[in-house]
Amino acid sequence: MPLKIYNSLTHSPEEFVPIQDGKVSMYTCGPTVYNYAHIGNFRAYIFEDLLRRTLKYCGYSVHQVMNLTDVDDKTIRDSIAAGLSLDTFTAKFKSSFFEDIETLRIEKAEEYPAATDHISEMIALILTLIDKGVGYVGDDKSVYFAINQFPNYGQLANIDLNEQRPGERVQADEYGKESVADFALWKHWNEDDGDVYWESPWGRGRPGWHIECSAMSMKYLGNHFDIHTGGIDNMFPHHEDEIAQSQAATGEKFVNYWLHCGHLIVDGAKMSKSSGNFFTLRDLLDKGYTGREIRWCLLAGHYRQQLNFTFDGLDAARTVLQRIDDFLRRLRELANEPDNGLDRAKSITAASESSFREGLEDDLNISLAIAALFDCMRETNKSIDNREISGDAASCILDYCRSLDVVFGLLDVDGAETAVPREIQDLVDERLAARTARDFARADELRDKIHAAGWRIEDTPKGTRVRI
RNA sequence: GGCGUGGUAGCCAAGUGGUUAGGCAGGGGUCUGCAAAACCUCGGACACCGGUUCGAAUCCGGUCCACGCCUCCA
Repeated sequence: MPLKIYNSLTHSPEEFVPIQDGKVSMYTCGPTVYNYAHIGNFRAYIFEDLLRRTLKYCGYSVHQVMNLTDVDDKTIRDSIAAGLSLDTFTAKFKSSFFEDIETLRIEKAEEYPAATDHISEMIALILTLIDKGVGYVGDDKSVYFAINQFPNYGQLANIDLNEQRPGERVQADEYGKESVADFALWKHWNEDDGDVYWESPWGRGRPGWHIECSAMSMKYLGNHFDIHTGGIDNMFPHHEDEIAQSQAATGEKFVNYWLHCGHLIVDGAKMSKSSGNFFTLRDLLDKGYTGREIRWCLLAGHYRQQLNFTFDGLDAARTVLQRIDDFLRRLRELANEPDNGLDRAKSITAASESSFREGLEDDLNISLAIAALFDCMRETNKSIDNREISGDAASCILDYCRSLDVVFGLLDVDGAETAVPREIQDLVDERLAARTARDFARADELRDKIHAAGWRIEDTPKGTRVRI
């Protein structure tokens, strides 16, 4: 079965066919580095991670580029407020972004170009657009893109500009436009920009927002590449403008497949600082949740649906991951025992794998993929309870889980055991002695103490097991 | 006003004409000294009103509700 993905450009599901056999070129809109990224941002990056991992699972090699927007209104505003140079200010948030994606087990892209390192590419692109008559210098010395010169404008967002209500958020520095719908390619310096500016053929200024993605994606991936992604809110105007700029400049098709993920909401409401439901990744880590638990929550819903993030969901994620960990631990223990039940193991993994693959190939239906994992776990546990699986059969299932984790990035198949501290082990030994002496009151008392210290205890036929 | 999503059990979440989605939580059981873990099992569902059909959560029409975008938000 081929991979099917929903293409926002054609508004329909399509079979994915790369430009170059076996290779995928993909551009993903990255963070604006003016603050710690919030979980809504990470929803998008996790969707992109799922896409990347699914493509790899399907056998493609992936070349992914993610931009870092390190110059815009907000980075300038906040760096000035902080009394720092733009570079110093954004450097901090660039590095925190990389820490955060590591926490969330997001695979790294091949390139992370920063806007400020590509000003000359942007200027060159703007010059081309002016040359071709679609870019013009406005009364305010900024450069704008004339959308009436680009007939296909609005295809992605399915927008007819004549039907649009002009927004109320018109920036003071956008008054130089010929038409209200035109957008800035280059913004002429004004005093709010402080010492942030670059020299250009149009005087001091800085790039518009959209031009960085056009310039950098084409530099690293070519004029025409496979996939471009982002949050649904980027569809208009950002991606629409990228298409207009890029195609007007090159005369070639820009991107074959556009994918957009839905928004994240918190407790059923839009996340906003004023509602008190705004969380960065770091806020959640401070509350004691792990990156893996947060990854589960952000990954578990279909990417095109709005995702409702709740603390109940985080708690459920903890339970689920515990269950998965227990399952994998059980298999690791059994792998050292005599071989038994390899055929059974193979039939379990084959059944699970086919629905796992089928789910992912159907526009990244992660719910089916997760259900396939649980089906495998339930069937395997059942067989283990019946003493039908051990040795090479257990290893076979572990290998299978390793293959699923290429996509999930959640299973600690070879998870290291946490060392049990001396004082806890002493209590466990003491309890064991009490049990042997059938002094269950004393044994239970000791178990309570061990629980209170944050450790769990399980009596199995092979002895007592202790863990966090 | 334009464009677009969605409403599935206590909660999360697939499914788009017929055949168990899955998970968390809850009830009952097996196992265990008791637990834990695991397994078995149970209940509980398709926003509302019509229509099409042998059959509708799924298709059609209408209603209600929620949400997103409409110029620098993932």
